[in-house]
Amino acid sequence: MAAQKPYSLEKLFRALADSTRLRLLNLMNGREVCVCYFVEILKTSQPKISRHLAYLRRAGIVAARRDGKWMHYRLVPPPSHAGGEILEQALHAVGKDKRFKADRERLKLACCRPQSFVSLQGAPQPLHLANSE
Amino acid sequence: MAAQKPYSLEKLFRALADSTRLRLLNLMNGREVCVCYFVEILKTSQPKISRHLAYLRRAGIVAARRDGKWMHYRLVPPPSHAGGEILEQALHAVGKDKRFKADRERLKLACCRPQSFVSLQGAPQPLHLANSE
DNA sequence: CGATCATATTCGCTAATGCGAATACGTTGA
DNA sequence: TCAACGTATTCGCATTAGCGAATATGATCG
Repeated sequence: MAAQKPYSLEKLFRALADSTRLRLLNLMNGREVCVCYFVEILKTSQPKISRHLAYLRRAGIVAARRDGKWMHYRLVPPPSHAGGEILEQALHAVGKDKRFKADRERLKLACCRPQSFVSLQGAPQPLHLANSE
Repeated sequence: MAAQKPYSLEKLFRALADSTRLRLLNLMNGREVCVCYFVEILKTSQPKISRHLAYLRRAGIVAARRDGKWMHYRLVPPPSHAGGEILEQALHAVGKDKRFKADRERLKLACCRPQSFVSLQGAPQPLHLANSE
């Protein structure tokens, strides 16, 4: 059992070191999001989305909730104080970027009019979280 | 030539996703440091240090200055505003960690008494930077 | 010049990562 | 119970990363 505690910030940064994962985290910032929305917004293959969500789950950054056929993902605060600060600040900074803002806009649009997206027929609405970062 | 601009934050996070590189950046935070100090403080092989410094150089996060036989490395502010915020905050959070603090303590010690470290005979003193992060 | 010192790079090698394609799983509803 | 749907996992492959060992480079000094 190799030491894992020290420098575990490294693990957090590795989780952030992928554009798909950054986009997923950006969309989850402040709300719980169904997988079907990720697929629609990112216009990426479903297995790819799912694999990256699994990565984030293993890294302890997100948690999943099953709701019938649908899976909802949300951020979970990192255990260490430093990790929490970094994640919060990183998502805040990322959120200012043009393309990430566009993703959030499209999510908002899809939530308001899911019927206008073929792939979102009957999809559940994302829940806004009380303790949003 | 694939698109590089968007999501280049990904590159920054990848640079931060290694404990050796985090320790190097932590030591460079606020001052310019000679490679020989890195080798002494981190107690790691010189090629390993040099390779990680090259990685950071390629990522545009640090710059090097030659001074005779010695090479000095320093942080350079990322081009994007978001990148700058993230790096600054990340180093700030990292600096609170026990082991990273210990690294900085040992650097301070080595700078005060380089003669007490066999490997630092005649090594140049690190320069403190005016615009420290 | 040649030796020496500080640093950089190259060379295998192994492990981790990311991807598309295919397939498996769990739930719902007929 | 079976089909359809949303999601997860596995497989095979190509790329990248990290390492120790060895070697190369560039500067200084005799």
